[in-house]
Amino acid sequence: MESRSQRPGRLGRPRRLSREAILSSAERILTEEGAEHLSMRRLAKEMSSTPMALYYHVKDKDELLTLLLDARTERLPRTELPREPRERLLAGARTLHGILADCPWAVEALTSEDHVSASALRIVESMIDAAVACGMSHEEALYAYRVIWYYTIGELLVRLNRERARRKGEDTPWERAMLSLDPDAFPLLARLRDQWVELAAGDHHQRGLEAVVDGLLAQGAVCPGTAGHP
Amino acid sequence: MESRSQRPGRLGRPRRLSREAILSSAERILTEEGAEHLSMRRLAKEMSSTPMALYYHVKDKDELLTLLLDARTERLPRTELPREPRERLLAGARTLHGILADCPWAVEALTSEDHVSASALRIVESMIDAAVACGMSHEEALYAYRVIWYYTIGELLVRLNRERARRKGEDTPWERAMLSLDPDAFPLLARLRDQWVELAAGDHHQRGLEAVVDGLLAQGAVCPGTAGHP
DNA sequence: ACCTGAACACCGTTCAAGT
DNA sequence: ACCTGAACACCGTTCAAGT
Repeated sequence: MESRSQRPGRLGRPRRLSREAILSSAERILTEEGAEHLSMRRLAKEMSSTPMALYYHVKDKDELLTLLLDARTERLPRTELPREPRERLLAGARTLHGILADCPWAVEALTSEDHVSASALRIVESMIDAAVACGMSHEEALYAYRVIWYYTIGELLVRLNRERARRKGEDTPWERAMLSLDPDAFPLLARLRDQWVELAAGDHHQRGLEAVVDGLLAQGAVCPGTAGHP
Repeated sequence: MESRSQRPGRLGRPRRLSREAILSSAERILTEEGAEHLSMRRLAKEMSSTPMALYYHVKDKDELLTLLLDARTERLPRTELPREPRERLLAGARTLHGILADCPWAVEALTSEDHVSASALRIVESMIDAAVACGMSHEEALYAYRVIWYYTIGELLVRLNRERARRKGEDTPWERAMLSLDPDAFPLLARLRDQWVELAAGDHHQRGLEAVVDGLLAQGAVCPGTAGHP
């Protein structure tokens, strides 16, 4: 609604592009067409500009992705953390997972170039804090965070691929493999084919997360939720 | 050692390329330069041929990658499976992880195009079988496999990125973020920085795997290693 | 200050033609 | 049967120039 681009004023011609405009166009491409379609050239065309115009506003594609991820994370509703440490640990993991599940392109960015935003660090800090509150040593808490992160990013990756395949109207290769199974070579898998497909379609992140967290807590041989901070 | 390429015989000129030759050249690029350098054009240059010559021997790049992954998996030493079901589950997960850790480019292939080879299915079958032998229902066993897979692929992905960064002589973005932490905003992380870096350098796959598996077993509320097959 | 055009060094793949 | 050349439709990015 700013009229700056309508009434140029005296400081040169109106800017046609801006960081904000670029970011929101990029976000549109990401959500509507998927990360594999976001390119500098495509983005420029979208804004009826040239690829190189973008480089005036943004260092390179990497910076663009970082900015996009940061923007998403910053927009997060700040929910209150549960008091019980195990719950707090779970909550952190859920939040992390939620942000990324909601913008799957970020998973690619996170795993290929691995941008880190301050907002993400906030969550990590709180998870490690919760792990310590569960009675873990510092080393154990850091390690526990990593295990949870592996699980999280793995789940997201598989989820992302499933969605990509869906968008293309294909089955995922696993599904294809399951469908053409030799029942002699793989009796169990052949028998469980339908259950497999059903399970693959559902969302079991939460359930698995609890298994992972409880496994970690049990490994530390601590009774979850007993200790406060040192 | 076949002299076919030396003595053409009567059936046209000697073939300069072959599937095998292509595969082994590709493998060389993958291991020496990393997956990001394997392209049809690069591969052709490597073999002093043209990109299109490759397409005579191989349908497309996707097929090439599938062939490469299959070859690796087939070459696996067939180890004997432990009798104890929990150990068998762990062994399957370790094997899966081992194959992929040993050829990190496959992780990308698995997560982007997700090729499935029969050898991989063999391992999956044996893991689900082991889970059932642990006393899980079929549904629980399938779900357990998935959780383990998420953990595995997540760990591999992070590992892959670390190695890529190392190859480029860079720090990973997480390391960079940890180094420039604001100790007021993130007191715990700032304090644990050195431990973090140390932990990140180590290999904790095994330890985490046990936590994950035991968490899953506990969730099923079964005493691991009690039941045989139904 | 903001943007353009041409260029560089890449991709995977198709198609018609050569030997 | 096996391979080549030219072409198509893409990438990200640099650099010098335009207004």
